[in-house]
Amino acid sequence: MMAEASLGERELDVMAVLWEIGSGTVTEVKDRLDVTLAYTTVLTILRNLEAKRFVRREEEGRGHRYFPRVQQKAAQKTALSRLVSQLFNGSPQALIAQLVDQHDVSPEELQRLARQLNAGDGSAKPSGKRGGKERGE
Amino acid sequence: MMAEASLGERELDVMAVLWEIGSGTVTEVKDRLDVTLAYTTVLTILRNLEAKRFVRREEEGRGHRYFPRVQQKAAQKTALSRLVSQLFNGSPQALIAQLVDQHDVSPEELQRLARQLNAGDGSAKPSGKRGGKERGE
DNA sequence: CGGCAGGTACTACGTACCTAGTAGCAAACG
DNA sequence: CGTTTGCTACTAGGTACGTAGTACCTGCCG
Repeated sequence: MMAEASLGERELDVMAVLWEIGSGTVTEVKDRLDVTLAYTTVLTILRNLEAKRFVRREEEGRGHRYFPRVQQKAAQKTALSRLVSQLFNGSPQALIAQLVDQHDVSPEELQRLARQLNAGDGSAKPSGKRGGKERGE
Repeated sequence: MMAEASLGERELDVMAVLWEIGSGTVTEVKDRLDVTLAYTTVLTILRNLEAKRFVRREEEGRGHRYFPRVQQKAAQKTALSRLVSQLFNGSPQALIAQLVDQHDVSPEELQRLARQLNAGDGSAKPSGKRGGKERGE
């Protein structure tokens, strides 16, 4: 049952925080969230995510530290595939065109990006500050 | 309240059909869906979409014909924005890089697409002449 | 030692989405 | 005409998600 449980809005928000900071306690996550949520709400979301195996936790002090168990990349892939097939008629090119069209990316930037990916590939992300990838078991 | 009601999975499936064929009756939609659903289920989904103003309907014979009321483009935009901000740290470039990375688009194809978009603009807005690119949004 | 601070587990409620059945109406058919 | 057929309106139960409260536990501070 439920092969690929997908994440809800808030669940994704929480995952985003964990991906960003690597791991965190309930309070840490809560503080980094853009939206304001009750401590217990964040806790509940984390527990749900744990139940769905998207995060795991380890005891730390008298509380717990939560770790992402699924890599952001995997989630990106799932979400992208879904988006492409459901909203872009299976055409990733259409998606890119739309990004340009709605001014999220300028044509020049796309050109540059294309050259860059063509050349060295190597996932270089502007604004990226991470260098290692964490393992997910 | 409900500001921007978003579409669920099946609702999106149904919208996709309508966008594809322009408009349709319940049966037409049902038949085009990949998944098998009861007639009444499709009807219910359409009624819900109507309630949320994503579609409208007109009488036709003794039944109704449903029309998308929201353009696919708008839905694409909403979904893309969400995806970018939630899963790609606000970087559309990262999204594109990921598409290439997971082989949805080859680097060459991206290059070609970039050139094409650079040259002809390529968007579906034939409301003016191109030539330069206008700045500002 | 007694209470506060921080943390968790359990419980709960509302909304949304998915799925579909049943009843009833109106047109078509024989 | 009466029956069949197509379609809709109403109803309904299940699951998931969002949000948060309350009860309870356990160190730590005077």
